[in-house]
Amino acid sequence: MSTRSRVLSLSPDALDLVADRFRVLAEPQRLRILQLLHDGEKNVTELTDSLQTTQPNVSKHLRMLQEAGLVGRRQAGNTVYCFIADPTVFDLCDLVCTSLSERVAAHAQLLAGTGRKRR
Amino acid sequence: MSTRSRVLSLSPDALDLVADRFRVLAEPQRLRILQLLHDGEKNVTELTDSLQTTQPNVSKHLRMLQEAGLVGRRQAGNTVYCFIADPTVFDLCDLVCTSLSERVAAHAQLLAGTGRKRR
DNA sequence: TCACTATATGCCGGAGTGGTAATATAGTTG
DNA sequence: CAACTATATTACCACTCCGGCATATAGTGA
Repeated sequence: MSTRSRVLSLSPDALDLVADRFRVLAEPQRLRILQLLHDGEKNVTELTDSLQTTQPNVSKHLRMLQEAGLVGRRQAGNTVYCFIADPTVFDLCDLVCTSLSERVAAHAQLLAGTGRKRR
Repeated sequence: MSTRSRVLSLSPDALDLVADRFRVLAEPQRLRILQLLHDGEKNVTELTDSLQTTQPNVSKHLRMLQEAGLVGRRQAGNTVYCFIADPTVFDLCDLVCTSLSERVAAHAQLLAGTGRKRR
């Protein structure tokens, strides 16, 4: 049961959920937030300082990440600490990274003319 | 070099590329196309028949998938056959599927009350 | 209570995108 | 050449979403 992909049997409704998750990750700022949270939990102000944007913007991104179940929250007094709730997001990003870098490498091969042309 | 995620060291520009790839996958119709292509190459008309939409719509989705390097094309006479060019997309989808199903299972636990309440 | 801080929410303008219809292009066949 | 098929492109509308601003809410401390 390992070679056959799980996606193949998904209904259209289930595909919507998968697409939703991808959409949450389709934003550089949100990926930055996930990067920052990998080191450990951070509050909204710290995230706002790291990303160079406004605090409401960060709050909005965090909301989407939380609703997607990717990020959790812990409130201590006045400040809200956020943390990674689903570490598989890093696996996702790594897969994309390797895929992208291989793609770039293949292009470089073509440009350099070192690759054997197939057609 | 296996435990540390590759994403952590990505520059903002590189994150844009990662986000772009996620955005390509953030569309149910495109996921459907990838599903259909998993069985083997199909032409645009066949895809249009399977997805219940218009042919220009399919062409546009295919264009994005091709520009992202996820789908390739082979032209035979008048018809264009499309195929999976980057099988890692299925790994991506599978990761999301498992993550989502675990999330759903956790929610079911809470609703069923079988999980020990934490607060 | 008031002032202060931390975070969330609502509104708006601009950019991007999915869907569709109409049209254009390319290839095939006669 | 004309007629037909397969695919791509364009124009347009509706919708979503990101960003910033202003404001609201909540918690703290005096």
